[in-house]
Amino acid sequence: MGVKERRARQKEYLRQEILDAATELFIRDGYENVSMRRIADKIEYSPTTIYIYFKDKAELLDQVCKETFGRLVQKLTKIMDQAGEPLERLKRGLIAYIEFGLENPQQYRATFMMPIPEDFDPQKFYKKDSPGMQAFSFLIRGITDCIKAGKIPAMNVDLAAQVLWAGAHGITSLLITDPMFPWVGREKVIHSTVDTLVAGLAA
Amino acid sequence: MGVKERRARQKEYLRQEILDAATELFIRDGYENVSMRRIADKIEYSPTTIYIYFKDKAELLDQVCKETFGRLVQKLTKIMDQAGEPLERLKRGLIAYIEFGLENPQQYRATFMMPIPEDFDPQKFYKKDSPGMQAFSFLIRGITDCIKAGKIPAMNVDLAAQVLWAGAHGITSLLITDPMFPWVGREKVIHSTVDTLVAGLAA
DNA sequence: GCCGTAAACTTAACAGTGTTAATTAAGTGA
DNA sequence: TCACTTAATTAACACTGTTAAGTTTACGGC
Repeated sequence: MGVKERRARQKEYLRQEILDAATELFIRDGYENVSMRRIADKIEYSPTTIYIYFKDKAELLDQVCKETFGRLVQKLTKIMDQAGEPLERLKRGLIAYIEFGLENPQQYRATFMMPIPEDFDPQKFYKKDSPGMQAFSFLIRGITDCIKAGKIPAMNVDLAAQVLWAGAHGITSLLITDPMFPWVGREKVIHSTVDTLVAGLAA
Repeated sequence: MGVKERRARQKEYLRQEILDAATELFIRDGYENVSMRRIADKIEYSPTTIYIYFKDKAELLDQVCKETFGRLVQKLTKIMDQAGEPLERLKRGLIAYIEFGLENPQQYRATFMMPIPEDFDPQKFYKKDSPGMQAFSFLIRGITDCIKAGKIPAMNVDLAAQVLWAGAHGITSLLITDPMFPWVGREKVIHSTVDTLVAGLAA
C-alpha cells in the first residue's frame, strides 16, 4: 500500500520542479516579467497545472521567498553561534543580512519592498517561526548580548532591533534599487552604515 | 497670432488634467492597479490620447513623482534655511524626509522602491537639478554645517550623507511596506532611527 | 482482464492589460 | 472654400492571470 506514498512523492517532486523553474525565472527576469505560461513552458506542463500546486502567482513567489530566507536563517545561525566580542558579532550579522539581500535581490524585493497583498494575514506572517521573524530574533539576541556584556547601555531592545533593521534594510534596498547611484563604494557604504548604527546605539 | 499660444495652453491644460487624474488614481489604488483605460475614463478621453502627451505609463508615473518630489524640495528648503543648532536642523530635515515619504507612499515607492526601468538613463536622473539630487544636496549641506560647527568630526561628507540617506530610507520604506509589523510606535522608531544615525556620526 | 472512480492534467475561454497603426474629426491659414 | 496640420478616436495585437469544463491517466475492487 505504498502507492499513496509514491504518489505523494511524485506530487512533491513536481511541486519542487515548479518552484525551481519559478525561482530561476524570477531571479533572472524579475517577478513582473515572468508569466505563468513561461514557467509552464519551462517545465513542459500546461499553465493550469501550476494552479493545482499553488493558489496563484503570488503564492508561488511566496514559497520561493520562503525557501530563500530559510537559507538566511541558516547563515545567521552560524554567525550568531560563534564565540567572540558581541559587538563585532552583531555587526557581522548585520553585514551578512545586507550581503544576503544583495545576493538575492529579487527575493529580497518581493519580501520587503513589494506592496503587501490584499489578503495579507499579519497573524500568519509575523509568527515567531517564520523566516523573517527568526531573522529578526537574531537581532534581539545580538543586542541583548551586547547589553549584557556592557558594550552598549541598557535600552528598549525591541526598539533598538527595529532601528538596526531599518538601517540595514535601508542600505540593502537602496543598493538594489539604485545600483547606478554614484555610491562612495558599495563595501564602504555598507560598513559605514553598520558602524554608524552600532556606534549610535553605543552612544 | 496668439493662436499658437492658446493651443499650447490648451495642450498644457489637458496634460495637467491627465497628470492630476493619474495622480489621484495612483495614490488611491497604486500604480499596478491603475490602467491606462481607467485614467482615460476619468478624464473622459480615449486611452490612446494619453500617449500623445506621455510616452507610456512609466513616464506618466515619472512625471507624477517629479511633481511630488518638487514639493519635498520646497519643504526641505524651508527647514534647512532656518537658523539654529545645526545638529537639530539636520535631524529635522531627516524627519521631514521620512514623514514626506509616509504621506506620499505611492510616489515614494515608485521613486525609491521599484525596479529601475529598462531604458533608465543615470546621466539624466542623477543630474544635480533633479528633485532627488536636490534633496540629497540638502543632506550634504546639513552635514557640512555640523562639521563646521564642530558638532561632528571631520569626515567624508558624501559617505556620511549616503549613510544618513540609507537610514532614513530604511525606516520610511519599511513603514510603508510593513505597516502591520508590531512596531514599537511609529513616531518612536522614526525618532530613534534619526537619533541613532546622527549620534553614530558624532561618535 | 475489466470497470468505475478519483486524481492529474489540458483545452478553451474570459476579462483584462499596455500599446500601436490606421482612420476620422476639428480647427487654422491661404 | 480648400488644403493642411494637429488632435483624438477606433480597432486591433499580443500579451497577462485565472477559471470552468473536458480529457487523459492510473489505481482499487471485482
